[in-house]
Amino acid sequence: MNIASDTRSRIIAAAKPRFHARSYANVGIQEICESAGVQKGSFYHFFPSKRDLIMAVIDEFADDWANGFVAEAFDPALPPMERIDYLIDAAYFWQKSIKQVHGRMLGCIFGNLTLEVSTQDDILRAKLLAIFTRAKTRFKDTLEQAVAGGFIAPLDTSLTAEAMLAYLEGVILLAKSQNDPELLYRLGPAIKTLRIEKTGT
Amino acid sequence: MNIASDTRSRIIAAAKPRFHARSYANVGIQEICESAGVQKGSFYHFFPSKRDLIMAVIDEFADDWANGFVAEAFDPALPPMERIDYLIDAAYFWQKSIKQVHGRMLGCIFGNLTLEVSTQDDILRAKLLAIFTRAKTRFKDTLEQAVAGGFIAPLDTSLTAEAMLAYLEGVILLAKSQNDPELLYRLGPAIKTLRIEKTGT
DNA sequence: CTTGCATTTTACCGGTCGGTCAACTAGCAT
DNA sequence: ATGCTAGTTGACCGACCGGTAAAATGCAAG
Repeated sequence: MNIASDTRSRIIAAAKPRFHARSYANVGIQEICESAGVQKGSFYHFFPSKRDLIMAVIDEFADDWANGFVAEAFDPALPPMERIDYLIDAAYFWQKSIKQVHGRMLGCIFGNLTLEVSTQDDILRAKLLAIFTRAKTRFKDTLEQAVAGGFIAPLDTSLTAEAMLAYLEGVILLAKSQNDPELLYRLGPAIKTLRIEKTGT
Repeated sequence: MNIASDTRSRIIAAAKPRFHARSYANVGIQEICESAGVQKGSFYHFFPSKRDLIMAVIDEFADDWANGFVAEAFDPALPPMERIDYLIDAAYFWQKSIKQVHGRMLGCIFGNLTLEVSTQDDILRAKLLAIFTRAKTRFKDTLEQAVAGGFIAPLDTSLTAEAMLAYLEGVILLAKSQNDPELLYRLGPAIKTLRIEKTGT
């Protein structure tokens, strides 16, 4: 309740880069505590379990993402389809800068965690799903405005938005397998070629 | 050297579904040994390390995949673009049947492992990368034949093949986050809308 | 029958895992 | 001053981790 419970945020700050760079199972509480200069008992004062920590970490990443270049990319002032270009660009530069600092492409922590834990923990899966759903909505809104403004031919905005999100995650996955963010640069722009037509009567 | 070293294959058979359903870090040697009815010392007679086991498991999955419906899908007798439809269909039905049996969408083990280990183990990453590269080549060959046969307009077959592979992995990832293979059915066919134009003179 | 090798068994290693507990400290309100 | 509470400490839990070593088997070739 004092200056923002320093300990708690130091724990999260120590956990974030580790979970991003490795995996949920491979990062232990002990290591996090040591790096944060916190005792284990103190850790469990703030987080009932490891799962609660990763939840908090996911939330922080989601906030970073939403308030960072995603907010810029989905700027209503930009023509709709340019926002998508902007987002791809931003993802590319982000991964590239991480690689420069860290030596490796770390990819998307939401994708990473999804494939690792979603068969083992439905609560975590639900949390990650909610984040993807929000991201999809961003795409969908953008597509709707693009259609309304006559920038693109009408299509199923909901499904196409989902397809675009899937494509982005897939490109990041493949880039990670090559440890090379440049793949994002080469494949990214093709996201705009994805189209799912409206079905219906 | 006798009847195909029963023990070794029983270990792999026990390991496969576990690594597919959970994660590399979350499945222990001990559990695999118990399930295979093998002593730990015996395990280490056949596999120098856990990493060697996962390598063998990856190889077996790759074989299953290559000799299973992928071989059917990329049947040269089919019109090129239909092969891609066929592949998506096959992936859909496969994930669906797994979910019926197992209760969960397990996704693609190559994608799962890539996101989990590729920042931590370059040898595993290289192995997984090789599998993706082979898959990409299948797409590329198919696209080349589609272009040659006039089924589609010319494009950059190499990049488009990579984009298609990325899209497939991304759709599987998103489907796993929803624990719902139906997403593959809805989004899969849009893979054919992906296009990356040839650059250059 | 014996040698030699592949295989298997069993016990064991140090280390780490996520998590618990009781004692203690500090600050604040009554 | 007292009591309450949030926070902290450090020792501890049983279970499991990946991996090792040595002795005991089974079996086949000489």
